[in-house]
Amino acid sequence: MNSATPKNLIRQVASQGFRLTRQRRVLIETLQESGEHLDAAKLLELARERDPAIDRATVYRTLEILKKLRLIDELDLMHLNGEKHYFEPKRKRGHCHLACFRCGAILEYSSPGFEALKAEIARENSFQVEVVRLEVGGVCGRCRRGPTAP
Amino acid sequence: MNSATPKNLIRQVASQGFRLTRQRRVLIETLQESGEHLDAAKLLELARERDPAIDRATVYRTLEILKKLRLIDELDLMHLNGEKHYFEPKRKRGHCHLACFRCGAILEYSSPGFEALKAEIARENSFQVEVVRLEVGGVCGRCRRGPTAP
DNA sequence: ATATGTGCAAATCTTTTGCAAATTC
DNA sequence: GAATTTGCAAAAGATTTGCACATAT
Repeated sequence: MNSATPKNLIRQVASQGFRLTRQRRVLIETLQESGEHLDAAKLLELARERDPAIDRATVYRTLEILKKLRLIDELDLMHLNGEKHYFEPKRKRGHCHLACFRCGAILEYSSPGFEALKAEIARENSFQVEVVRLEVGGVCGRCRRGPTAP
Repeated sequence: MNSATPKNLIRQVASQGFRLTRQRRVLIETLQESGEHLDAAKLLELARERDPAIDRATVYRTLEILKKLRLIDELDLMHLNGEKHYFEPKRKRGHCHLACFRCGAILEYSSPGFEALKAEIARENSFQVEVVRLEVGGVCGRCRRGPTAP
C-alpha cells in the first residue's frame, strides 16, 4: 500500500488531533492529485473547482499544518516566478529540483549520492535531519544545445 | 590573494559595466565585512551606519546585481524567521546550512560529498550548474541532548 | 456542548516600480 | 553631456491575523 495517498495524508492529519473538515480534505486531495508543484494561489484555484467556498486563509492554515507534520515539502524553485512558495507531498526518496534560468523548466533528480549526503550531514554534525531542500539553478541540457524560446 | 575581498567584489561589479557609486561600495563592503547572513533590512541598517542616506530600494537593486553576477548566494535559512531572504558572498567551497528548529542556530557544513554531488548532478542531467542551495532543517546536537532556551 | 476551524476583511511584511533629481563616466 | 543610478513614495505580491459565525467530534 502506498503511504502517500490522499486518504493516508488525511488520516495522518486526523491522527494528530486536527479535525477533518471538508476544506482540509479537498485541499489535501487537490495537492496530492495534481502532479505539479503548486503554490498557495494555484492550490486555492484548483481546490475551488471542487468547493468554491474555500478561502485563501484556509489554504495557508492547512499548508501550515502539513508542513508542521512534515507531510509536504516547501520549495522556492529558485524564485524563477516571484517570491511565492511551492509545495509537494513528501516522497519516500528525497529528490532535488533543477531550475533552468533560460527556459524555466523544472527537472527533478534523485540519486544514491543525495541520500548518502543526507546521511553524512546527519552523522557529521550530530544533526537530526527533518527537512532537506536542495535546489539548483543553471542551464538545462536543451538550452545549452540551442537557443530556446523562454 | 583572496578573491573574495570587498575590493574585488567591487571591481567585478565595475568590470561588468555597472557604475561604482558610493552606495554600492558601502553596501558591498558592509555585506562582506559582516560575518553573518544578512537580510535586506539588516544590510540597510548596517550600511546606514556608514552612510545614512542609503535607501531601501538601492539595497534591493544592488543585491539584484550581485545575484545576477553570481557574486552572492541567497538563502532562506528554512524561514525560521519569516519570509525574508539572506545573503552571503559566494565562497570558493560550496557549503550547506543546517537550521535548528528548536534553538534557531544556523550551522554551516561543507564536505567532499557535497562537491561530488554537485558534479554528479551536472553530469547526470547535462545541466550547467550555476547556483546550488542546500538547506537542512531539523534538530541540532545540543538541542537533542538537552532542552534549550530558544 | 464545546473546542476547533472557517470566511471575511484588514493588516503586515517583503520586495518592486515610476519618476524627477543627482551622480558617474 | 549623456547615460546610469538614486531617493522617495506609492504599488504590488505573498502571507498572516482578529473576530464573529459555522462545524466537527
